[in-house]
Amino acid sequence: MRVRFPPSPTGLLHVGGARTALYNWLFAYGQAKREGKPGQFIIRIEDTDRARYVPGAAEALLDILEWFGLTWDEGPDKGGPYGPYVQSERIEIYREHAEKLVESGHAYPCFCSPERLQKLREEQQARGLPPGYDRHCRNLPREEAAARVAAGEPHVIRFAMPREGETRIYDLIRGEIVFENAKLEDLVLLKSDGFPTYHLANVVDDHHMRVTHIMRGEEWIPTAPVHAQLYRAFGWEMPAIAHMPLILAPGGGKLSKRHGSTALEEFRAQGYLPEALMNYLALVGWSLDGVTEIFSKEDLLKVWSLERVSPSPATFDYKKLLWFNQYYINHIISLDDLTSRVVPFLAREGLADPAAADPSHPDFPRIREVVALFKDRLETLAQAPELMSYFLRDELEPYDPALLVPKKTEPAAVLDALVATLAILEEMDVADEAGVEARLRALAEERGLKAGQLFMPIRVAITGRDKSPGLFETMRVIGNERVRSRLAAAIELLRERVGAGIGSD
RNA sequence: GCCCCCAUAGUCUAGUGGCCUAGGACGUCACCCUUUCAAGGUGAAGAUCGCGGGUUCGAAUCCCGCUGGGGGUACCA
Repeated sequence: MRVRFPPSPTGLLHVGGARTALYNWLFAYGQAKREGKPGQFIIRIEDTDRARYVPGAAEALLDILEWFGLTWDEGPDKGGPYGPYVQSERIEIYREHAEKLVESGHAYPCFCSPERLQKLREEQQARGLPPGYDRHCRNLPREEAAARVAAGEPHVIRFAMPREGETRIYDLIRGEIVFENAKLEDLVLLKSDGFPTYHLANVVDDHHMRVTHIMRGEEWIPTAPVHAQLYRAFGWEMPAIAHMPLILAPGGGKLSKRHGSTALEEFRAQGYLPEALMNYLALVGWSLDGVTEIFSKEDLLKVWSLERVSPSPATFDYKKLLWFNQYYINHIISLDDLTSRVVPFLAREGLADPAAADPSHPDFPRIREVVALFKDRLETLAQAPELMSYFLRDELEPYDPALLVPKKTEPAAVLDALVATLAILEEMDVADEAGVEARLRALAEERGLKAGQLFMPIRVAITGRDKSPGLFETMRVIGNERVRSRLAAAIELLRERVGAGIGSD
């Protein structure tokens, strides 16, 4: 079984496209192989729209697909027996095929100008008629049409759709869909610039590339009957076809920047793990049993099947994606792996050497120690620099001294307690977590403070924040020297406030 | 307007005629744990299975209509 993913290099890869690619990939490498059939996945670049072409987009598409975790047998970067896999390099093939259809009477040259078509549409709309080409040139005598083409008159090639009867499409996930031919249009097959439209190129390529199953987005359903008629006109067997449900934006309608990120590149930059994204995306429109939620790529290959893809559109849920990401960080990937993945994000903020992503790098163990404290606190990799900066820099960022004094606590009492804490820590090694904890709990008791009333000021003093990992592990990782100097600095800050008579509140 | 697709809680879904007093997950709320934040644990609220007709002894599950949502209607894919 051969499937394909044919992106158009007009921009970044969307989550919808990514899911379609994933499902095709799972069909070829999972389901097909389980059924004992060979499965191949091919990538084809559909760059037939010169106006929307974005240089570099094709390369970016392949790059992000690889990041996502997909692989392919044939494609523009690796060739294959049915190449080239870039449509702009196949124009000659499309032209020949269009000519064949003209000869067999299945297509015809159309000389209508864009202006005439525009006017036609406006008139139809004004009169409340369905807009569409009026098949003006379909009735031109063949000799006249041929002569005008020979004379070099600008034209397109249109498909001559049957005017009567109906076309039935058997969609693998929706069943039979019936279209009345009379309601379908004579679509353009070859544009006046000589490039094919999607309809021609797609059909010709799928046939010549031996594609057996077409799995594409639901937005293509309306053109499926035209494609079916094209296969018939060529005398080819049409591949099996399935239309994947659309992924909608939270408010309804198409997913767009307005709602948040939509491109895989954005999720990558925000520190989403490809594994988490794949797991989430697999579950938008597909489920195994309604209960199992965590699927590795290998799991999906074992259990995913087209039959269980839902026909109904789904809303993209950013919160659930975030949950998956956090779950993978917290519970699925190893500490070493997480450390390696976090380093590039730290490096971007100057908090680590980019080379430290390698476990053999001398900085790796130190960074891993910090990352360990955040393994169940990180939602995305991109949060790492902000969360971990006070471990990785010697200097603390300036903080509000008011944070040092918890509610319902006297600033003077806090000051005394911190002075005592510093005295204690000058005698102890923070590596002795349990010992430090026992000693400081005793101190709190001596001073008549609740543990939190002592621990929070210490936390703020050594981190500059009122949120951090456990206090004693935090001290251990920050180290004796920095803990002491930060405590001393906090004491100075507090002295100023107490001296100025500023109370807590 | 016309054509087409879809329809179980805010969201993703399980369910294919009786096992459903509709299951799971995200989110929300509460409690437990607790030095903060997380993670973890326990529990709760939340669905007249879009509405109305049928079919059937029996329907979330089958049929029809309606409504709602979505897609298409380009020399874009």
